[in-house]
Amino acid sequence: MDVSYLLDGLNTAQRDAVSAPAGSQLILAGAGSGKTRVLVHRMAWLIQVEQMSPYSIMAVTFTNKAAREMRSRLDELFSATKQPINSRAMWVGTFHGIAHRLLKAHWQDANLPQNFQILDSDDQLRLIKRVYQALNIDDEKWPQKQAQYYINGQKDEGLRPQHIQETADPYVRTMLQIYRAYEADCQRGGMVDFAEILLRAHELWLHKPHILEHYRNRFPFVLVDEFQDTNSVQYAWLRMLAGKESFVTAVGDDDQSIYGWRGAKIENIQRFTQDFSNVQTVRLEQNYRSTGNILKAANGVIVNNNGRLGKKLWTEDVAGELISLYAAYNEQDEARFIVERIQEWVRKGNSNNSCAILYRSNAQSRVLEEALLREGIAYRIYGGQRFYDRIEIKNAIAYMRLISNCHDDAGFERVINTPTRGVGGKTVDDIRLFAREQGCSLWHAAEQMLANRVFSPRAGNAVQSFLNIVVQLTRDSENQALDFIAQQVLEHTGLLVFHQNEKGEKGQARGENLQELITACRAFNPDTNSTEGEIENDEDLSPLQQFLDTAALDAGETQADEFEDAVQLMTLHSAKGLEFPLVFMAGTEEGLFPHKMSGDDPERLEEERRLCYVGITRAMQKLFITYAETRRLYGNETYNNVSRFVKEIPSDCIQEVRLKAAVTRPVSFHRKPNAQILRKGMSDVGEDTGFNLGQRVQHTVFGEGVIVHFEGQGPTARVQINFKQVGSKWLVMQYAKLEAI
DNA sequence: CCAGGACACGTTTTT
DNA sequence: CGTGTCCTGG
Repeated sequence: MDVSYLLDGLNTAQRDAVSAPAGSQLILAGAGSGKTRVLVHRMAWLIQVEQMSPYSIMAVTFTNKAAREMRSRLDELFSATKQPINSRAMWVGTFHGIAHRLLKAHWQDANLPQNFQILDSDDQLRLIKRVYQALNIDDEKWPQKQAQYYINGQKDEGLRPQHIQETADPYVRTMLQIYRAYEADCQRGGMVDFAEILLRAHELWLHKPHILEHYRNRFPFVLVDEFQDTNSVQYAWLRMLAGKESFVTAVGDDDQSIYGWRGAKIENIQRFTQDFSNVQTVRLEQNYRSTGNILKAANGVIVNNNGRLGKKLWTEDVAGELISLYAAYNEQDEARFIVERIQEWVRKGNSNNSCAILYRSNAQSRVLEEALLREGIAYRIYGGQRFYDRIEIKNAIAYMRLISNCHDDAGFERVINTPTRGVGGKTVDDIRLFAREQGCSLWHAAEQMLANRVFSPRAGNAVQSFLNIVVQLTRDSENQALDFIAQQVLEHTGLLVFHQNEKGEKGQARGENLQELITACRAFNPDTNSTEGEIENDEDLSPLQQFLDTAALDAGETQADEFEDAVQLMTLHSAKGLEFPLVFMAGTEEGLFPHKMSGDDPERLEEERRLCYVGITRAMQKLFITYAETRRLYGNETYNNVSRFVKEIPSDCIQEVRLKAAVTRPVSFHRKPNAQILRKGMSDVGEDTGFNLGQRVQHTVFGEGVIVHFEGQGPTARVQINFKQVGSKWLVMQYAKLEAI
């Protein structure tokens, strides 16, 4: 059989990885080294050459996006080469998606109700709030967010309350008490949070060896993407699945491990070769993305980390342009500089969406947005609220959850008074109390209380009308198409009108989103995944239930405007895996990046450095690094040094755009307490300067130029001028001796 | 129910 | 400083 198509166009290391004899592999894939391609070709190789059935291959990712990408690349490969294979035959999914599937198939063995519900972090926090009420715990003293963090952290480590050592420490005692009660509530209500899905899937195998055995036999090959991001439970789960017989292909990059703070264990990738037998290690170091200078900079930074598995990116590409470093006067100036560079870039015929502005923290985006807005440049911010996280969507989904299962307490609580129908907090409290006493669902409690005429007439009517709506919807939804159900929900609950009537642009946007939900329902295909060789299958799950599960496990991409030609703004974290011809890394200042919260801990500092490495390696052609010498943060001015990471970049691949010596600016400047304009940062006219924006001026030394910006007032007022000869400069009005032309 | 004021908070985020 | 949340008074 001719399988050359699987190796054609691959470099030596990639071929080694793809064509390795059956066994476990550690593929250390540097940024831009063709990782996904190798993964996909390896899977095809296993099928074509090793004669593995597609049914015996599992591929695990972290995000739904990555899973979809893998699926589509597989199908692309198969269809281009006319292989009669469909990616649907394989188990390709996220850790959570696959674990959820296991729990669905083995709900009894996992000690769950068949229709168990998934709690997102929002639902989880609400539940924790209820636990606080029940246990009468002071949320001033023990913030609920902290309890949430604690519970998830323990679960990520595979720890149940009974595994945790009881101590005298009041913090641990309190958290443990909350954890116990929370867990009991979840179990009673048939609810699982995200961490629980993984933990319980692990325990399922731990406690039911025959089930584990089945999956071990079924999946002799498991491939894992972004291995450096696995947490303890995920690692344990993989080890258990692999056993002694199966092979695991772990693909990852220790240098891009940036999620330690949420439980990812970089050690996992380092331990892999010891814990799995006969591991072949392949390094993918040839980079197909960036110019030589960009890679040189990236290598120069990351080499300062200890304990790396070791990898050095190289390219056949040209050295390319030098990296530009700009020392901005403040964050306004930084934003302005970036916007001007983008305008130049676009003027040369490039598109907006080939540019990305990366920053360490979301707070930085505002100033950048303002600058882009001012110049009328379209932009898109990544990682905002996602589709299924929106309040209006969650409300609609809550009704759908109640249709699917009226004992869904999280859904019940969310919409019993949405749209408002006169069920007040007191009434809900009463229902909650009754349910707790009876150990029943809120729905059941409400029914009982109505039958016993516990409510005041008014509250009773309101509750009854809520129950009626859900009952009616449930009846109307039987055997109906998903989009029809959604439509019914929006109409009969009054949700659509309710949200549309919200004031401002909000109403319109929310209405549109709800319409979008109907579209999503129409487009939804119930999982027709092959069930060959499975102990049980999920054919008996209603499309509604399947949709709800999908919605819970896939927050939905920020769909709108995806194809608009807009400059991309995002944090360094969300930039991982992406690439852009032109990249700006903004705010590279000590205290901000590396962030002061990570400053003193060497481990966290290394993670910040990896983040910097990720940032640099996003750039394909040109990278600008900027920092602000003065930055207004939380209302007060901070003076920062350039980030240590910038200093780690080899000096021969970076150039300063504007030499500090060429800049005139006050050594110290005193803020006038009442200078509103000054605090705002800038104005359109030069107030009392006698000059206007856009005015042409003459300077005794620099010659002719145009005023592009003002800042401040009175004697300390500064002005930015684009000089014909010497370019852009900041000058202090007082000393500049400008003449209008 | 809602507006408006007091108040807390301020790294990164997927599932 | 700007934002989001909580609470109170109308």
